[in-house]
Amino acid sequence: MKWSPKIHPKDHTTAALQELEMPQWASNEGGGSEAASPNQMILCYDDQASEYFDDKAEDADKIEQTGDFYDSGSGSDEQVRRVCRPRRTAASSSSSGNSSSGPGRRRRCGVSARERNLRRLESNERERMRMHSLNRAFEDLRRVIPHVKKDNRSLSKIETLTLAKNYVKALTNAICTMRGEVPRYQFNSEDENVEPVFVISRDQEQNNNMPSDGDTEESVPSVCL
DNA sequence: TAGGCCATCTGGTCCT
DNA sequence: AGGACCAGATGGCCTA
Repeated sequence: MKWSPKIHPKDHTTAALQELEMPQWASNEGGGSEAASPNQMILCYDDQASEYFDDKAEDADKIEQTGDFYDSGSGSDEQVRRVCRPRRTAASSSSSGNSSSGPGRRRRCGVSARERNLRRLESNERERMRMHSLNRAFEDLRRVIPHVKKDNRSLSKIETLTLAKNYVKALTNAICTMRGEVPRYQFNSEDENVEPVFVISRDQEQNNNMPSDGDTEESVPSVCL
């Protein structure tokens, strides 16, 4: 696969969590995401991130005052700076009328900067897991959509979705035709310039990335973008 | 080097 | 209250 998993410079959460002094409540309630995490690979990531978070812990008072997570410039390394880059400002104009902390972002009462930091790291972890599961779903979808690989690379996400949509349409039309009905869908230029093309050749079908491990899929017509 | 695609971080919003 | 979901921002990698 083209976009193989890689050690992302920002993927520092696990190491940072290890560096952080874990509160009791976190180890008891945090629950779910310990083992078999894809982030195990980041354990070998350099320790700049942990240095950063140690700095953050020391700068807890500063964070408390600003309410921000961002680096205040203490990091001298580019990777450190990337971790704590400034964020968009549009959020401040968001229409969350029930903000409990006035014109800034919401602030929990009685929650220390360290605890907020930890919650953010846990939230990042959950978001990563969510995106990983989403990517697994994309991968499953790619496997069940017969297609001809372009340049020996896998389908992008948008290609996968577009192809899936057209495949469903094409199969629906095929069913309609078999029933002697009028095909339900038309593929025209307005339909994102994509038209499904049935691949008749058996050889071509074998070029598709169809599952080869005895899956239940029968030979099905292929569609192209 | 520009553009496409991606992973990740982040804060807001919604839902349970 | 906390987790899920979402979208914006950002930087890395790859290719034309």
